[in-house]
Amino acid sequence: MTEPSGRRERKKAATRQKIADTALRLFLERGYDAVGIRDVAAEADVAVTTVFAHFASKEALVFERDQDFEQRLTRVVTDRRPHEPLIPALHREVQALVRHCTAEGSAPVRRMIEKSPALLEYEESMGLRHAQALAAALAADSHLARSTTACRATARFAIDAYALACRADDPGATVDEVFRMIEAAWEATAP
Amino acid sequence: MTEPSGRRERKKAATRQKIADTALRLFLERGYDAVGIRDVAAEADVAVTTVFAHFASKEALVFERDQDFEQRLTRVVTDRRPHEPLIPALHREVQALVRHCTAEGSAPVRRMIEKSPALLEYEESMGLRHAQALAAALAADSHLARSTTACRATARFAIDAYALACRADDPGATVDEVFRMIEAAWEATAP
DNA sequence: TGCAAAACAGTAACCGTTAGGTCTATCTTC
DNA sequence: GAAGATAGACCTAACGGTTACTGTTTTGCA
Repeated sequence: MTEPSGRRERKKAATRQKIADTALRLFLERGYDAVGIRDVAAEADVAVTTVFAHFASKEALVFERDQDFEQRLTRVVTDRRPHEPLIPALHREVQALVRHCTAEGSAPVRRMIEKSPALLEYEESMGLRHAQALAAALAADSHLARSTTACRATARFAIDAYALACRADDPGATVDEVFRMIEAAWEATAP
Repeated sequence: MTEPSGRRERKKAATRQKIADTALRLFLERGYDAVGIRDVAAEADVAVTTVFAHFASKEALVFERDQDFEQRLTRVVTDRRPHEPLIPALHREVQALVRHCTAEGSAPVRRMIEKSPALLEYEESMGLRHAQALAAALAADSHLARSTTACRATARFAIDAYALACRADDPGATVDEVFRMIEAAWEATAP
């Protein structure tokens, strides 16, 4: 007995996971719109208020795994070796993120997202938040020496690449093509 | 009497305008979140269902004037003289749209939008629809001869320029700077 | 052991939004 | 003009996501 006393956190995480798993299962079984929050709560055997204690909205239940998305993007910038060129590093990371979201097992989830306007909108608004975080990371990197506007634009362009690729026929080629454009755009802002 | 018989349309338009005006006034007076649809309907002396017969959502009440936004963007492409370069034309139009939305009288509305996450999200999702329309117009222009991906990316970049400029300290300069990047990105896709 | 805080439960309500059915002014056609 | 046909608006009731409020249980810590 007497585990190192993280019981609370473990139980909380377990509850959260149970809710997320139950929700995704029900959504895939019956369709996103056909499943209500009350259904999810009942099936996961928790109160409705508990669901919203863990997730800010119904849509957030679907994108539970993308918490670290933002962190991965900003770390590309902050953890980069000095003098390592920015755009190729960003290109690689976006490529990886796109592969992750168009992977084999993700297909049913993607199909569900693309059938629901609410989920598509939520995904894009997530992207915007990520773009803001990325823009802040770019602006904070003194090696880059670019204007705030250039940083913000580049961040949004990178998210555009991700969003376009996730919906494209050939995601990998789409990322490559858009990043050729981003590379040129970035070069055009050199001081 | 007996106007050329468009009474129905005139009355409908009048109702729509009355709702939009009342809503915007109440929103500005008391704050967007503090005013409910039922308040708007009561003050405009119409039924709640009538509000939703004219506007698809509460947020749409705020952006009533931006119906032609999309049309102006696509017309830049379709109504352009043959051989007139694309990017400068797009640049001019976005500059005009930004001026329109950061004009003197629009300041209180802009402040209200920027205080409400719901309105910001709605504005961005409007932008996405416009980007898709613009992308379609670009792809349809055989003079341009660019890939679908290049068209889609450029369309999103142009909307990014608009969105960034509306929130920037110096909107005009922001549009100019981002369009220098877009010009370079576009050139990089030349066949 | 006892206490404060955190997590969860239960209920009821708020608010945007929609479905259902009705009424009435306007348009069309004769 | 009169007789439908129809669009526009009304009202009521509800649905579904979300939150406030109020307890109750569990956990961590002194």
